[in-house]
Amino acid sequence: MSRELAKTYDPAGIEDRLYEKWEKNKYFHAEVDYGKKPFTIVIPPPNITGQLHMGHALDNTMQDILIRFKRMQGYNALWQPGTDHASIATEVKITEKLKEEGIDKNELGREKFLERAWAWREEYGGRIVAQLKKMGSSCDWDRERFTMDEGCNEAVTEVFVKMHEKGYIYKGARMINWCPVCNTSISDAEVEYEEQAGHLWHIKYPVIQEDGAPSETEFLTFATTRPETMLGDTAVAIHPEDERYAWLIGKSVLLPIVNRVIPVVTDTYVDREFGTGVVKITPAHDPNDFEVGKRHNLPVINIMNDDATINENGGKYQGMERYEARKAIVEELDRLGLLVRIEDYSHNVGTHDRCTTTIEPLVKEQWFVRMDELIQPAVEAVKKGEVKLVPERMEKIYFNWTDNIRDWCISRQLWWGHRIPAYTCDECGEIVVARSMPQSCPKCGCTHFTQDPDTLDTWFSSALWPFETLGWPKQTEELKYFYPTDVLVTGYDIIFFWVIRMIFSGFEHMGEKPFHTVLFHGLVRDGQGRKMSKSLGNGIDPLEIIEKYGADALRLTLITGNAPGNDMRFTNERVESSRNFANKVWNASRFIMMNMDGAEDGLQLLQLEPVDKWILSRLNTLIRDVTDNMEHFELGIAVQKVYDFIWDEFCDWYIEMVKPRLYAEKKGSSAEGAESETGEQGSRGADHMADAKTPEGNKGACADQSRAAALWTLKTVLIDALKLLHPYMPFLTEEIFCTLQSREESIMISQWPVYVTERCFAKEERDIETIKEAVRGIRNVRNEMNVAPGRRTDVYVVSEDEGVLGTFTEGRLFFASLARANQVFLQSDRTGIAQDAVSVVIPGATLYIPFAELVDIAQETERLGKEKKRLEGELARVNGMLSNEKFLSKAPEDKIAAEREKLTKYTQMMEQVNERLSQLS
RNA sequence: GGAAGCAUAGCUCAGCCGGGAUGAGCGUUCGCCUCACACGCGAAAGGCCAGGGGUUCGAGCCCCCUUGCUUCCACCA
Repeated sequence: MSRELAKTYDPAGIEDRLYEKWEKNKYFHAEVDYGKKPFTIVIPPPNITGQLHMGHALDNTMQDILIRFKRMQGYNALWQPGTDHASIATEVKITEKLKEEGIDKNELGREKFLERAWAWREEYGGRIVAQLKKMGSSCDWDRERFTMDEGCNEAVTEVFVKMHEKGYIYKGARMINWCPVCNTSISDAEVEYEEQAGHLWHIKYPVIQEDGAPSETEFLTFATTRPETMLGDTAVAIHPEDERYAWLIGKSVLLPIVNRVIPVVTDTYVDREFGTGVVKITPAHDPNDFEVGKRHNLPVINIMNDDATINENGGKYQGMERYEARKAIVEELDRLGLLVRIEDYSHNVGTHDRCTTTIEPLVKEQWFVRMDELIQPAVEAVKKGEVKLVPERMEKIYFNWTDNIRDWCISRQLWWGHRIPAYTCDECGEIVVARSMPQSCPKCGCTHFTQDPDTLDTWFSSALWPFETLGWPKQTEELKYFYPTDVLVTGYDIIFFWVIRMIFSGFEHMGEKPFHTVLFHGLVRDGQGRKMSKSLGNGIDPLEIIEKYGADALRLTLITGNAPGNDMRFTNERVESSRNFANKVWNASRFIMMNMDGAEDGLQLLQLEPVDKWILSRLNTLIRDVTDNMEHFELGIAVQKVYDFIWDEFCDWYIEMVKPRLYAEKKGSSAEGAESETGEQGSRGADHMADAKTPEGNKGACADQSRAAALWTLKTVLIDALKLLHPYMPFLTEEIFCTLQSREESIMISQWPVYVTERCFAKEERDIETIKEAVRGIRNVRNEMNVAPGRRTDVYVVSEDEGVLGTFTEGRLFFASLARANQVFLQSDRTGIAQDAVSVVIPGATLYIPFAELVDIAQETERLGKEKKRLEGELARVNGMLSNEKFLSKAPEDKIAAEREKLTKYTQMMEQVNERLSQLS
């Protein structure tokens, strides 16, 4: 009938084949189609130098889940993929590789270097894409983009020119962060502060006397963490209201070594409490000093070269590396008797996030984006909820940044990236910003220009990603149809780099938000909660995990037990349990397929038995809950519910419950035997109801029909459960889905299950729950009494409630099987039950299990005593609530009704227990 | 110096609108190779939901304080 499935699920043999099939059939591809609603996600483009790590794995799993979910719901789902040129990261790697080959980047020259970079991109750019495919990512690869492809280049130029025209982009000399190793400026966001142990050097400068000579007795003492910058000092500052130093106002001091006379200025920036209350001012090498310098018109003396060696302004220290110079200068000051003391001091030092080099604040001419106005729509959008951040707390981080926004330094002294479209007139030096090289200078008419050698910050192009990938600046159909996109999935670590910049760019260039929701995830940490890092060597390679356990197991592991924005720990044990779940699904499906024979097709809902309705009803609820959770981005909760349903309710209960019905047919017409055995023997007891409901004749046909109903239900539930699981575990579910139905049509384009009221069966849910409780009670007792699993016993169900007896009559077949019962007797009193039978009390009925050997009455009394105590507790709680007038007057009605129902139930059970106890005494 | 997050079973974590913690996986104990699965089945043990106040008929959940851990932001030389 259907293809055979192997005994154990082997993902390695399946995943690649299915992915090829999906790609070949263009299931990932989305075309503009106004008949369907679009759902769009743009991928956070991975670096071309990158290798898939756990962060990518998590990020892309989440996106794939959402895309697959929406696709199945009937949306025109587009997952727009692409890669990032990652200017500085790539340039650093290539430079390193060149170095290995003994080639100096600068000797090679810009053009040759770029050739190498493109070759690198050719070689490695596809690697990360191949790895994403391994994860099962259903990206529309036909639309793959690259941040430096022709279209993106055009977009970048367009944006630069337009923003320059509007005055948002300007060139100016500002204090910027300089990386002396990468030899480029970097933005504030790229600076990582790190606590470093350092020193606080207390130094004194001689005060200039009235006669213009430096005093030998009067000094001004201050503390600094960077003594070498004194070479560029142009003032010393005190607080205007600091009485200790009032006498110095208007005076000057002598800057030793360089022998420059510098003024004492007053500025409220000075903290009187810190150190001596005096600050040396170096406008060229400290952002605060730069501001002080501006306020007091102080000269800016740059003392450093780009590689952080001292330049010609450092006199005899010229050419010395910055830390060597520090040492030498401190020594000289000491010799001059100007070093007061050295104190240990730990402070925050800015480092470059790429290379960890200590950055050097420098004043340099750079290109900037003015942020104050630009950011406003992005602030408003989040405030108004037009763009939602999930989880909400990310908004605080977001606003913290926007509230303290500073202009964005976008020029980089790098080669790999988008070259700035600014051209300097070779004659008059006029700078022209244009889409292409200007024909003639608007000022002098000269025709020779030199393009600005700098490139743009990588994030300048990434900021345009949601619309440039859809064709902008061309007004494409894609842009009209898919923009704004829907959800952006990313880590909270790039909220400043990327998320905010995309949002303001969307408003500025498209006049609309780029997406309505940002779904954040946390960091994937190692088993001990440490960040995975190359230096620690604790990184876990997703590809190795895929190889060993399968992509589905990896995906499930990354999603379960995790809430949005929270960090998670990754351990192999967790992957193993995911893998085990995959195997469980696999085997349940295998079991169902082994039994299918086609008779189950075309069945009517009304031919189902209560237990079939029970599982359908449970499934129906599951469909509703899971869909709801997924719509609210509660992916971990959703999949946990699917997991529990499949393993617990479907496999451990339902499949076990229907086994007798399936096996009945296997024995051919003698199946009757199995059924009638229980039936007939049961009727020897007080089993009037079972007789009434089981027609004596036509038993074979009845069994066949029952079997078909069970199979139909198994198949129906399995298919829907597979669909709910598919976004999380695409490969496994696809393989089973196709095999099960002997067809190639993919589950990924099947319809997402929908909640229907026709499949709510409240009564059946309650009834089956009663039987489950009975089974659990019996298993418990048997375990406690060490009854061998193979040993069958009689079971008596005693109840005065005909409804309860009816439930057991209908479920007799599977109840007998699950309770390991020889015969099941249903009756309204204790007639014929041995005095020393073991009893189990469930709501509405007492079960008796007679054993051949004598049961220890004392032990049995004790066991019932425990049950009594438990019930007493429950009753105390319920009674407490129900006797509380305030509860009765203020609690919602259904809550009160529920508690009343519990009271009835527990009271009844208590009576049963007491009755049994009295029988034993 | 600001701000956020976390603290629930031995471990790692869920717990969505405030309504009995029958929480999950792993681990532990006991019994089972029961004809889908030992990557399994059944049963069990294990929790004053960090501490202290408050709001409420009712708090793991809301408010305040305290403690411990983690992270982000910030120019204190």
